[in-house]
Amino acid sequence: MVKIEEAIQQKQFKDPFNKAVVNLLYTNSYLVTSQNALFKPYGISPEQYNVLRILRGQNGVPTTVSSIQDRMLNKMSNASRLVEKLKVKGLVKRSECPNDRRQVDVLITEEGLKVLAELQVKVEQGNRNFVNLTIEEVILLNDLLDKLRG
Amino acid sequence: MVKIEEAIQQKQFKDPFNKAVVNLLYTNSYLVTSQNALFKPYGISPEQYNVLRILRGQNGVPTTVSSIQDRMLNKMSNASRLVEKLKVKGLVKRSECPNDRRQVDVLITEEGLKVLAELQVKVEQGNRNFVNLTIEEVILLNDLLDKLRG
DNA sequence: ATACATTATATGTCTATACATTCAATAGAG
DNA sequence: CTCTATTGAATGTATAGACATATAATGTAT
Repeated sequence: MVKIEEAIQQKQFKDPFNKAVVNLLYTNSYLVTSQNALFKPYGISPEQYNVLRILRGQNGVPTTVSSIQDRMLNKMSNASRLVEKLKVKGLVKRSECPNDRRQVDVLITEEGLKVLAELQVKVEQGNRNFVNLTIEEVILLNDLLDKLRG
Repeated sequence: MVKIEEAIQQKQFKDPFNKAVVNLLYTNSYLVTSQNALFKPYGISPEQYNVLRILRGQNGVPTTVSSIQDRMLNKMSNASRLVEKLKVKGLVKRSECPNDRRQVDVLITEEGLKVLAELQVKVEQGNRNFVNLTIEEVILLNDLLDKLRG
């Protein structure tokens, strides 16, 4: 086990709270790097994958761009541009919302569902491997993270 | 406490391991967004702050770009360009390394030390506030994260 | 000493985050 | 209905992450 102090060669931290922030940023980087290797062969980024998952969760009901935004892991990201990228790849369809012409209905395509299903198997297996904890530890970790954001 | 399921409106996860990965990515976004608000008034990004901290840790001994890279929170980042940004702001100095002219010695300036000291007070206080855990919980979290990366 | 491999850094390009601004459509007040 | 405010989406711009490639300096084999 490589402690955060060794990993980034920092001898000490102000307090365990500041250490935890650095540890979370560093662990995030570890996870993102690990996940990127999985996504690379598919030409889809983790963020685009996440948008596809959100759309599939709708079970065929179209979703607006702002609704996607609300459900993204990174609220500060840009759903509009991610949807555009996915549209170019033929994985989603975009159409003007009839009730409110400001809004845009986004729907995952058959091709999008196919790509998502294939990717999901790899990602879910990968994620299990990246997290080197017991089931008890990982449940505890989830509780701590939920509380942390308090 | 807002559980991750509510936060991103996802009803369930494949297993606690996959939930933990999503929870970590989401919590990272929460922390980065919180920190950005602190950094904004100083015109320095969290990544640039981190490079300044690494340089100060050298206590006046110059550091090469690759050594900075190794100690960054995000190993895939680009130390060369971050150093260039800091140089433009007058916070670091760059000079050719005499022993090996491929290398570049990087040194934090007086101005860099001053800005860093000022920022650090805010960041350390902020980090304590962002992490809504008891001291026992935060120590446990650090242990879990170190083990997770296994 | 020359040729070739390796190393340190810089640069190019694409994607995404962060955040401000624009623009069209709609809602609401009078 | 008209004027104004608000909303939803798109766009502009800067910074950074991801990764390939370029360039120069150094090391090494012959």
